[in-house]
This record gives sequence, C-alpha cells and structure tokens, in this order.
Amino acid sequence: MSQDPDRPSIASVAAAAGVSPTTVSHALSGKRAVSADTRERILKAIEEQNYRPNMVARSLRSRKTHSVALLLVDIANPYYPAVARAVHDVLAIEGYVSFIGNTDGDAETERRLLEEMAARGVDGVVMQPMALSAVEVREIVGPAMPLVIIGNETGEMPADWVGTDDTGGLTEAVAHLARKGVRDFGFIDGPPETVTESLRLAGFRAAGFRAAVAAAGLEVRERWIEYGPFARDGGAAAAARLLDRADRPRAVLCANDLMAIGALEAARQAGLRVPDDIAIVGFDDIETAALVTPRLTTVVNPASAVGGACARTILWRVENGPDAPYRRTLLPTRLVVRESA
Amino acid sequence: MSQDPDRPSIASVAAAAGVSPTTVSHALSGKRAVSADTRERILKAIEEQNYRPNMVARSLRSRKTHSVALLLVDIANPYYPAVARAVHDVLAIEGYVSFIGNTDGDAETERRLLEEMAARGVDGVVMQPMALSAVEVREIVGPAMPLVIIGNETGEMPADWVGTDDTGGLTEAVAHLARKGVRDFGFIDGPPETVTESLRLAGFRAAGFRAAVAAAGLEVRERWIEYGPFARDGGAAAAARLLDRADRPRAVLCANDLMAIGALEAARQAGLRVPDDIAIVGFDDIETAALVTPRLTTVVNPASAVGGACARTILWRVENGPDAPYRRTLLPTRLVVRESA
DNA sequence: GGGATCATGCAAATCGTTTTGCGGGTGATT
DNA sequence: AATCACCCGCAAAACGATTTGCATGATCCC
Repeated sequence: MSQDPDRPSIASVAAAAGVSPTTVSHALSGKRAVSADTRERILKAIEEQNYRPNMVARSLRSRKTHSVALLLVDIANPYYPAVARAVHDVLAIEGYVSFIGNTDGDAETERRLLEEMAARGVDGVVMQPMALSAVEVREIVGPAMPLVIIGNETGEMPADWVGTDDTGGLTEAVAHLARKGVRDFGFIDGPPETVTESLRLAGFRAAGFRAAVAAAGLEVRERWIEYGPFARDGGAAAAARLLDRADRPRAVLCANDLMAIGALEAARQAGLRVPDDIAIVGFDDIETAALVTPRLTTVVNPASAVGGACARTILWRVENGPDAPYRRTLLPTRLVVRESA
Repeated sequence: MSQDPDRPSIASVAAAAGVSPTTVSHALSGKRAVSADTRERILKAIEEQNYRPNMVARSLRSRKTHSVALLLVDIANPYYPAVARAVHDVLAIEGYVSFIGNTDGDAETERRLLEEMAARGVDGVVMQPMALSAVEVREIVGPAMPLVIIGNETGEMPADWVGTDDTGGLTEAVAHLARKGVRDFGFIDGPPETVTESLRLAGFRAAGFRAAVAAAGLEVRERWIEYGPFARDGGAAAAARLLDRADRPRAVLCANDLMAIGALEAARQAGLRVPDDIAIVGFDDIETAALVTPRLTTVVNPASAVGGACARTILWRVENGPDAPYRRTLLPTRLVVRESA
C-alpha cells in the first residue's frame, strides 16, 4: 500500500468531514472529546473513503511499531514452527505482528538480522542465539530494547529469558531406564563447534544428561558422548560411531528427535533391536516422533508453552520498561514413554 | 529501538561531521556527489555514533517498506515451514523481510490480516486464500498492491499466481498402480465446507484425482471419494469409512500426507496389509512421509520451489508495476515410490 | 575575460500521523 | 456582571528520513 499514491489520509477525511486533522485524530483515539455529530461526520467520511490509518506514519510519530522480531535457527526444522505459532497467537491478541528471521546458527547472520530488525524499529526481539552470546546480543540491540532469549542459561544473561528444564526430563528418562536395569548410558549431543564458548562447555544438552545419570547414582562415561549436527544423518552417523564399538552403551539419549530418528536407523542398520538390544530416547517430541517405527520414547519439549511465554514476556517488558528486573521462566519437560525405550 | 529516545539520527551525525543532513543523506545514497574528505568525516561520525538509518522514517518518505506479508493457513503444519523458509531466503537477498500470518482458513481472519498488512504498508502480499476468493482478496488490498496467490486456479484470478500441477503427480501415481493391476481407486480430499464456492466444486485435489483416473482409462466412483479435515485423525476417520465397506477400493490416494498417515493407521486398525491389501498414496512429501512404516509413497509437492517462485514473483511485480500482465507459474509434481504403494 | 559547466553544500518541503498550546463559545456559580 | 470551568476545535510542531531548488566557487573553453 506504500505503493498507492492516492491512498486516503487523515487530511482527506478531515476535509470531507469539514474539520481539521487534529479532530479526526482525536475522534479516533478518544484522547480528547469530540462532539457527537462531528464524530458522526468523521466516521461517515472514513467509511466512504475506506480510510485506514497509515501505520508507518503512526510508528514514526509514536516510536512504536507494534512488531517484534522472532529470530530462530531455521523455521523449516520441526519444533520451531510450533514455537512461532504460539508467539504469533499471543502477540496477535495485542495487535502485534512479528518478523521471522532464520539465523542458521551463524554468527554473521545473527548479527545482521539483529541490526536489520533494530533499524526497522521493532518493539522487541525474541531470539534463540546459537553463535552469539547473550551479552553480544544485548550490545547489538542496545540497552533499552526488550529482549527475550530462548535457550539454556549460560554465562551472563542481560535479558529476559525462557528456558526448559532439560535436566528434569532427562532425569526422568534415565530413571525410567534404570528401573529396567539399564546402567550404561550414551548421549548424542549437538555439534560443539557451532556454539559459543560458554555453551560449548555445557554442551547443548550434555550437561543435563550428565546430571541425570549422576542423579541416578550411575557413572557418566565421557567416551559414550558423541557429537553431530542437529539432523537425521548427523544422528545416524554419531550413533553408528557409538554402536560400532565392542563396549557400547545399553541406551542412548539424543539431544533432539531428529538425531534420535537417525539413531533408530543406525541401529536397524547395525542389526540391533530397539529397545531390546539398544534403547533410544529422543528430545522435543516433534510430531514425527510418534509415527516412526518403533515409536520414539522422548522428552517433551513444550514448544507452544515456550512460544507463549516468550510472547507474554516481551509484552510485559514493553509494558514495564527496561528497568524492571529480568524475568526468568523455566518450563518443565517430561518423558513420554512409547516403544523405543 | 523505537524505544530508544536518544538513538542517533541523521541530524546528529550531520552535526558531528559539520555538514547538513542533506549531505549525509547524499553521502549514503550516492544520489549526488560528495567530496572525498566530507564523506570521510561523515563515515567517521556514523561509525562513532553507531548510526543506522531509521527505516520507519525512510519508509514514510519513500513509500516503500521493503517488507512483504506471507499469509498461510498455519505455519505449524508441516509443508508450510518449507515454503516460508524459501520465501524468506529469496527475499532476504534483496533486503526484504516478511511478516507471517496464520489464517487458519478462516474468512474473518483472512480479511483482518489483509487489512492489517495493508495498513502497515507492506510492499506485497503472498497468500494462500482458503475462505476468500482471489477477487475478494484483491478488493481488500487494492488494485496497486503486488499480490501473489498460492493455490489452485479457481475462477477469476486478478493477481499473480503460483500453483502446482497436482494432476500431473496424481496421474503418475494412478499410472504406477494401474501398471500393477490396480483398477479401483478411492480418494480422501480436504473438507469441502471450509472452502470457497468455486473451490468446493473442484474439491481441494479431487479434481486432479478424477482427471488422473480418467487419464488411465478407468472409471471414477464418486462413492469412493471421502472428505475430512486436513489432519491425521481426519484422514484416519475418512479412511475408516472407506475401508469399512463390503466393496472397497484397492488403492486410496490422499490430498495430503497427514491424512495419508492417518489412513495408514486406519488400515492397520482394520487389519489390512499395506500395500498388499490396500495401497496408500499421500501428497506433499513432508519429512515424516519417509519415516513412517511402511514408508509412504507420495506425490512430491515442491514446497521450496513454490516459496521461491512466490518471492521472485513478488519482487518482479514490485519492480515492474501493477500494469504488467499477470504472471502464472505452474510447478511440476512427481511421484516418489516408497513402500505404501 | 566572459560565459558555460561542474562539483559541492544547504535550506526547506514532504511523507501521514500525534500531541500540545491556544482560544472562542457556553453555561453555571458567585 | 464578573469569574470560572468546560467543551470543542484549530494551528503548528514534532518524528527522521529523502528530494528539489538554489547558491557558491572553481574550472574550462573560446
């Protein structure tokens, strides 16, 4: 519509109604009283011209765009769409819209998108940073920008934050298997090199895994922790490395479902029966998890809840200004037992 | 950043560089010459203040937002994320960003989102209308708005258009099965009531199915065409209705993979072997299709190509103005044979 | 040396809103 | 009759960029 050169403006409806633009504005916003019949004429003119206020002009004046940037790794990967949908739904209620950006976990792209969005004047940013640290993100968007970070808490975190209790779900998973007598646990984590320094130490979810195994009173074997890209073949390759050895774990947990599904394939390839020879547990509970054979036992990562919490936090922050203390939200995860473990 | 009251402006860098805002603008845009050392000073000031031009102000003046609206049914459904990703990728190259909206196939939501986006001054709209006709969509956004419609061509279409040759892929599927001696084909289509009048007649993909069966020289049996919501349980229910009868088809094609996966479950429930007792074919080739058991034979709906074509068409239209003739793109589909048929 | 051309910079108008200060009218209170 | 308080409307100044017209000085050609 920026296109349309003769789009009606507040001036044109003012002229048609025989009043000033000021009066039209007041009639619409209600910030000052307008007599009943003046309002009448104005509304008629608006109707006739099919006038809709120009949001760009309004944003310039009010310094609010009623938009937020949603920066995820890759909207085309499972799991993220559910987050995005929930964010949208909550924001839409308040009349906000969102821009989506795909970072691919690349530092340069993360930086570029953040600057682009800041230049566009978004009212807030919801981001899952992979390559940049929270501190760097904060530096780029400036101290006043509402910012919600999705992910694990690693190092300093000058922003609001929404995370999931990965350790909780993984602990459930380990306990479930321990009850069945499993004592040897392996783990397939995301790629360590794509990740920021502090994150690297914790691993993507490896820290939660270690805690879970320790909580069960069992020993963590570092040689049973493998790494790979967050995709099916990454999981398959990592699982193959794990399964090819003389001493292999009796169960392997994975940092996400895609990798777990890859592991399922690797197990089949190796002639291993799941869950009898090797138990496999995923993470996220994407829709596919319930459809593969054997159906995947996995830790539920509540995507909708995460998205909803992010959106509510952004709105809250916009409302309350930059000086309110940071708000932290930790969402629970839980195990759903199906066939693979 | 609308937030930040002391964000640097073109005036502040002009002051720091000892020139006028005009000169800064020209130095950045290159629309007029600026001497080398003036430019030098300006760039230094920009660097020091970390200035980024305010896109909102720029948009107001230039009447271009470098943004497009992407209105899909539901980003959380499989298939759509791949479209969105491709749209983003192509647009990003030209410095465009996109808003995403979920219509849920609801007329009122479609209308509301279109108006909202128009008010925000997007440079174009890419939409898959379900409830509104193309003509209605065009009316809402106005004659000058670049508009790309995704979907089947039904009735008048005053917009650019990107579709897929559904009939082609379905014809391949029928031919593939006919070669194996299958003669009795059923079809599970989307819900007829959610859809616009003209679309209803054609069905979501039922028209393609009929054409495909006819092309194989076989008879179309209307009683073997069932309808249901575009989801797994919708497909399962429809398939159950189809499979429960004394005379049932030997193969059933589905309007999308989700429904086909539901049909797989219904067949298992009914104690039928796939593909020996009943062959099942999906449509879309979402990622899950290759992972279910039996692996789903399906028609590939090229999501990335669709998204890419939409984005390129919008850019082309923005470039060439509203008077260039409508551009139509029909993308091929093809059968991928796996285990279910 | 006079006129033309070019390079360089500034002031001011513009995009479409919102917001603030001001004032004329009306009715009620003292 | 003077004061006060509202109500209602307008003019004008923002918001931060782009663009146009004009002014100055230097260069150049004949």
